[in-house]
Amino acid sequence: MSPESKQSRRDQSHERILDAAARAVCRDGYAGVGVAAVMKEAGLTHGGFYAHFESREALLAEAIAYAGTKSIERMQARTRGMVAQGVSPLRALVEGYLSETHLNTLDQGCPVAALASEMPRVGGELRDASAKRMIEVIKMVEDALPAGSRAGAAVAIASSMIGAMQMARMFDGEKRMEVLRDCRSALLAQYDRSGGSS
Amino acid sequence: MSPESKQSRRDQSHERILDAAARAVCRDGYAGVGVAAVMKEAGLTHGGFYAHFESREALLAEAIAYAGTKSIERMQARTRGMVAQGVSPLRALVEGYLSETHLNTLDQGCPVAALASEMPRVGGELRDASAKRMIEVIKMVEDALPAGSRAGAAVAIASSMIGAMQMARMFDGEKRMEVLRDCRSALLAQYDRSGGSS
DNA sequence: TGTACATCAGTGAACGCGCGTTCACTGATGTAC
DNA sequence: TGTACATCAGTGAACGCGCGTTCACTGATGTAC
Repeated sequence: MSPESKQSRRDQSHERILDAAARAVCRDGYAGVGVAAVMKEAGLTHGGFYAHFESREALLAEAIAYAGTKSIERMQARTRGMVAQGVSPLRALVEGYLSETHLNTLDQGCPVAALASEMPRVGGELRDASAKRMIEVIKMVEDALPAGSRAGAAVAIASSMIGAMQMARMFDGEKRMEVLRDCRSALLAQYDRSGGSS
Repeated sequence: MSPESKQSRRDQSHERILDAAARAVCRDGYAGVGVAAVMKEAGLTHGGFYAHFESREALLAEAIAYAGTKSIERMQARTRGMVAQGVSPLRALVEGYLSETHLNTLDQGCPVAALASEMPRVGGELRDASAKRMIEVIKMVEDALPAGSRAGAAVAIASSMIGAMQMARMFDGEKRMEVLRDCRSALLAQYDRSGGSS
C-alpha cells in the first residue's frame, strides 16, 4: 500500500496506452495517432480514453516524452557495450544511431527522426514536448563528444544524424543502407580520430 | 492559337491552385493542405476543384513537384550571384540553403526540408513525387561539389543541410540562427577549402 | 454586325465518412461491519 | 467468513464537426451562319 507499490490496474492500462501511442506516433506521425486505434492496441475500447488523458493532444505530448526516453535508453544500452570494447563513445553513438536496426524499427526509434519536419508546426504542449526531445538528442551527442570539442559540434552532429536517418527512410532497397553508410563515414571522418570498424 | 499561346483562363486557375497548394504543403505539411482552403486562396470556390485535379492526392503530388522546382530555381538564382563574385559553388549552396531567408520563408522553401519526416509515410504517387524531390536536392549538391569528390559526399551534405534546417525551425528566437551557423561551419570546415565569408 | 446556340469554367448546396469527444451504464474490485 | 454497499475502470452507443467528394445549375466565352 505504499505510494510506490506495484502498479494498479489503472496504471498498467495507462502505460499500455502510452506505449501504443508512442509506437504509433513514431511509425505514423502526429496525424497517424487515432484515439480508437491506440486504445484497441492497448486492449481497451475507445470510450475509456478520457479517464486516462485529458485529450488526444495531451496523450501525444506524453507519448513523445515516453518515446524519447525509451529510445535514448535503448541507444545508450547499445553504445555502452561498444564503448566497453574500446570503441570511442562518439563512434558508438554514430554507428548505433545510423544503424540498420534503427533504420528499420521506426516504431521503437528516435521520435525526433520520426517527427522532425512536423515539429515546428505543432503548438502548445506538443511543441514543448517536441523541442525537449530535440534538446535531449543534442545532449546525448554532447555526452559522447570528447571534452573540449568545438561548441556547436553537438548541434551539427545531431542534425546530420537526424537528416541522414530521414533521408535513408525515404528510399527502398539497398539505397537505404547506402545513405546511412555515406553519412556515417562523413561524420566519423570529421569527428572521430579513434579508428574502428565500419 | 499555337499550342504555346498564352495561358487560357483555365490554365491560369490551374497554376494559381498549384501555387497555393505548394505554399500550403511547405508551410503546413501534407495534412495541412485542405481542398477548400487552397481553392479559396486561389480565388475560387471548392466545387470547381475536381475539374482541375483528379483528387486531393493528385494535387499534392503535383504541388510537391512544383514546390521543388521553384525552390531549386530560387536557390540557383541566389548562388549564381555569389559564384560570380568568386565564392565556391559549394559554399554558395550551403550558405544559401542554410540562410536566414530560407529558415523563415517556409512556404517558399525546400519541400524536402519541410516534409522529410513525413515522406516515408506517404504512398503511391505522393511517395514517388517526394522521392524525386529528395533526389533533386542530392543532384543540386553534386553539381556544386568539386569534380572528383568522394562518392557519397553529396548524400552526406544534403542530409546534413536538411537536418540542420529542420532542427533550426524547431526553436524560437536566437537559437534558430545559432543552429544554422553551427551546421554551416561544420559543413564548410569539412568540405570547403576555398575560404570566404561567414 | 447581329442573333442563336454550344461549350466551358466556376458556383454552392448536399452527402458521407472518419474521428475526437461525451455520457449513461455495467461488471469487477475493494471496504465496512 | 459472509453480506451489503461504494468506488473504480472500462464499455459501447451517440453526437458533432471537418473535410473530401459529387452534382445540378449558372454565367461567361466562343462559334456558326
